[in-house]
Amino acid sequence: MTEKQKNPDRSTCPVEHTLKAIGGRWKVLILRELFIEVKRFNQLHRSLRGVTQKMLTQQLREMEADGLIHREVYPQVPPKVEYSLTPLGESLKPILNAMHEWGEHLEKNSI
Amino acid sequence: MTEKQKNPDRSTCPVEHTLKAIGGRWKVLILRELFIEVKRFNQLHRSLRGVTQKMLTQQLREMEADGLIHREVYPQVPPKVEYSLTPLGESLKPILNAMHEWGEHLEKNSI
DNA sequence: CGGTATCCTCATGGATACTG
DNA sequence: CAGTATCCATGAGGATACCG
Repeated sequence: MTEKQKNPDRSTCPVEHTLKAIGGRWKVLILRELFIEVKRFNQLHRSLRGVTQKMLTQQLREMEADGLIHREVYPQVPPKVEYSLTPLGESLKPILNAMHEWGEHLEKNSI
Repeated sequence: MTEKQKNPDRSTCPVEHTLKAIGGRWKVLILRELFIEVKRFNQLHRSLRGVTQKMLTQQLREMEADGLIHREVYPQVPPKVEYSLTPLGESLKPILNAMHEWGEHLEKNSI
């Protein structure tokens, strides 16, 4: 996972790994954007209103380290960086979809 | 959801609701215990090594408020309280299973 | 354009003690 | 047995400014 593991027993259940991988404040939103299409940094920045550059960079780096997304740098001026999903990232799609459905169905009944 | 919503735009995506509902430090572990069988407070406390009473109570209350679990109090001395899954809680099972699989398959390849 | 570098806040979660 | 009540550490996340 991204980093530290202070508690040795923190790695109890695989579900928790998954949760860590997508649990960041912006990660599912980033994934949603990248499910649609490959996007550049500023495209993401504009789509995810409210995110700061620092947070966007941070979450992108963590997801890259976890193997969810691919970062393609085009060596040109001005810089161009494209973010896309790896197969592992793509493989989250059904799970995210299921969570989406569950969340919607939650809104209707309670809240 | 459990409570406050400082950011009005925090409720952007249903996936985030789902994440909030199961994202607590102990929630998926509690769910895992209750998938097995109905359990009493101290049973949960013993199963989830490391959790404090305060945290266990807190997470249980939030999950109850979100309609995931049912709290049955038997009016007797000493007290007896049983926690079980609601249908809504049960409906998380396929999602949690999918997250479990994904997490395992993650461990094998990376980390 | 696509980032770093600092600094700071505050909610999440934990330790400990007490109770009906 | 099944909780409250306090107090406290920490780190995730945010505001702001600057850079190659």
